[in-house]
Amino acid sequence: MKLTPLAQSFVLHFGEMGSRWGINRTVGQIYALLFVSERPLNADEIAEALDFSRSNVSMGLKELDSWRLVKLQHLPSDRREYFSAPDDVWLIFRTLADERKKREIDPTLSMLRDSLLHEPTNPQDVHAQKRMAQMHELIELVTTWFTDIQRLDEQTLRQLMKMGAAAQKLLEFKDMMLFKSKDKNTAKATTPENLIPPIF
Amino acid sequence: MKLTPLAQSFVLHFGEMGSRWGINRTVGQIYALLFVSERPLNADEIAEALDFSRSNVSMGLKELDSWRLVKLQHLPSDRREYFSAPDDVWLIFRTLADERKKREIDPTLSMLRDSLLHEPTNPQDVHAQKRMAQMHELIELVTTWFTDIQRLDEQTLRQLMKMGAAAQKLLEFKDMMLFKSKDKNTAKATTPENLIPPIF
DNA sequence: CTATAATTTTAGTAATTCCTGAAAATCAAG
DNA sequence: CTTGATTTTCAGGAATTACTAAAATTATAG
Repeated sequence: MKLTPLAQSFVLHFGEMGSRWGINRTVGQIYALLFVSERPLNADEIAEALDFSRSNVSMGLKELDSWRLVKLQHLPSDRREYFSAPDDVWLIFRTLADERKKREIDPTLSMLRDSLLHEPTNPQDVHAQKRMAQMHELIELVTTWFTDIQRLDEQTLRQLMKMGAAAQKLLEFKDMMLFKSKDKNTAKATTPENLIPPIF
Repeated sequence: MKLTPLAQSFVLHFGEMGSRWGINRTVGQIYALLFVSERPLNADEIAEALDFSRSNVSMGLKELDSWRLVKLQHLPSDRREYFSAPDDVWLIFRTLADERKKREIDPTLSMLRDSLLHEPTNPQDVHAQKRMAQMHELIELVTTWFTDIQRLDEQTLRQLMKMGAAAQKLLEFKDMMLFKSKDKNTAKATTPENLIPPIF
């Protein structure tokens, strides 16, 4: 399988980009390839398209799997495993955010909590704990809020973001007038409250 | 200068963590040290505390500077440069977010825009462009929204997050009743609209 | 200016991470 | 079971990144 120049440049970009945060070039390229591919691909096809060794592809897929970023499936009368990226880009975004939180944020929060348990025994530690407490509060605040936001259904989220922060007031106000429940996931398009005409 | 066990564990954690995303161990440790330090430190003190070579510290500080994460200052009658992390953790968070956006998001957005300009010449590219458009829309949406949110003043932001996504409705509604302007930065605590009693 | 303190750059080495081919393990069809 | 197809693991070499000591540069006190 040969890549078109368009796919080529996309794949190469993700390879470079990948190495800018923790992920390596191979993994970035494999994911990019799966993301733009019309159909699921097996490991040999990936290896050929990207010119990596078969074993390298295997390790890359394993890594992507640990991030829950690839779907695995079988085609009828074919023993090989086929891989694809989820269709829903919002789902991909959520998965990525969850996984990064788990790997990058949670361990830090737990270290901070531990550190804050011990009584400081000298002035430096008193100050250090103050700083750690500030950091802990900030991270906790931002991540719980973000997790919360993420729970909203796609439609609401999309609207919310499209309008920008300032315009959130409008949307939220409207929702309130419609007596929607606190958690928007529970308010379906067919529930009666949506039949009340919006006041603006 | 000797680190207390508390500072030690904090610093080591950031070293490990640092390498989990793009930054290296040295840079992570230097930043952690400055973050918990009671006073600004010079390069020699950092080198001694972390047991790195002087030149390694110099490179690390240069890197941190390029992320705009350290403040540089001089002490009276001392030629050496002293470094510190900003006191305000929110400022640190914003700086980090801005810088990561610039380095990790913007180049991708620009690559995607370029890719979408060309007319597709085959069915694979038609599909690939559809996928890239989805990705582009999502990234654009999330980042502009996030940028927007970040512009809110700290107090509002803190409240907003503390209440969680669902409770945002309340706060936003209240603000609306107070006739606050779209951009909350422009509404100061002393402006008349804040004197109107909240309706709940 | 000059001398020297302070910092940065550089060139080479150490350490780590990446990648491959070969071998081992797994799996499913007959 | 056995066989052959497929996938995974592993050991070692290649490539990259991190780190150091020394040299070069910059800055400032006298």
